[in-house]
Amino acid sequence: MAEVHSGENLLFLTDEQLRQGIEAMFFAYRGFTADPDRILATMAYGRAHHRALHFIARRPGTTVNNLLGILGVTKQSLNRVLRTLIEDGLVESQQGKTDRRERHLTLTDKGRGLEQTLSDAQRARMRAAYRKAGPEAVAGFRQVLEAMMDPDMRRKYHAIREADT
Amino acid sequence: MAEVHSGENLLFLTDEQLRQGIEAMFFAYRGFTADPDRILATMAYGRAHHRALHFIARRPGTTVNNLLGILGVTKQSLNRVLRTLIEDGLVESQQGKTDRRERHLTLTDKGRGLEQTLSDAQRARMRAAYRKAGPEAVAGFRQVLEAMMDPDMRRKYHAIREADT
DNA sequence: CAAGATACGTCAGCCTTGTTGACATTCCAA
DNA sequence: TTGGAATGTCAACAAGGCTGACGTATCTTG
Repeated sequence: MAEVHSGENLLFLTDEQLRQGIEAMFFAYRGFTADPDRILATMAYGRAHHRALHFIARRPGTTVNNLLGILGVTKQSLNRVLRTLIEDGLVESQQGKTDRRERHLTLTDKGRGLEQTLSDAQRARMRAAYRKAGPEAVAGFRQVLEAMMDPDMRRKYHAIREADT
Repeated sequence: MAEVHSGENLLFLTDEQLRQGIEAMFFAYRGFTADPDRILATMAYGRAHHRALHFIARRPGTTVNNLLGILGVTKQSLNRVLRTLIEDGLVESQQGKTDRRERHLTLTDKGRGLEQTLSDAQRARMRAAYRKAGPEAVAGFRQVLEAMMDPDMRRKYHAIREADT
């Protein structure tokens, strides 16, 4: 890693390289969301519903406030999405036992079904990309993405796969 | 690269790894757009205006149709954005000389100014991330992103930095 | 116990940015 | 000369962000 500072290798930091990185993010993100979007378009849901389903699947029993922090939207915005998911029987909201102000969110079987369908599509593309690029590229990919996050989001990114608090 | 197929190394393709990649994309994209978004919020523009400015800056004289293909939105949607940019004197639209149906788009000095401001903010974050991760990670990052694109978008991603047709 | 803080839900209204559909104009090319 | 391509524009609508305000439980703390 010492050669990073040896002049010639700083070519990867030119404005042209950075612009290409920006464009790569733009085009890749389109591909990243394309498959779930196609599926969602056939029903009455959108990307916001997918995001909620994903993180509820990831952390069953998570609270509304927790989800709010992860998604980075207002409670009014999340509530609109959550309400339809609960009405449609995809998500269940249960009052907390220790703190009864909280609502714990879990997926129903139906909810798990849709989440699986969306997740399968998105993971398939991810898997193909990972396989094509190889494990070393994947490691680099993850490093750069993580460095690109706001510190707040980086904490949440790590927290999402830690044991329940 | 032969070790990719040797069993143990396929661990980077587990569902858990893929989910983490998905979440990394989600959180990183937020960081990616955060700085320009903050600037844009202080004026009457949004992310759509930024995208248009970026690609016009990148390819001065590009046609509306060309831009439409790159941005992947409807002409009505792009037109609304473009109209305000032209009215506000950030973008100039010139009738084509060989084909007078076409409109060639270029930035005015004022437009270049705003584009620079937005671009500087976004590149600064990109540069910090690149520097932190190092050149090898950056190469992997680019490889995975490219593999994630739709073939159509991949072509446009490459075409954007080729000589004028 | 009273008062304040917290978690959640909801109403109302606004903005950006995407969509369809319909239609007019201009002008190249067969 | 005529069909089709490129462009522009009007209207209507929807998703999904936002702010502000308010109400109601329910905890927590002085």
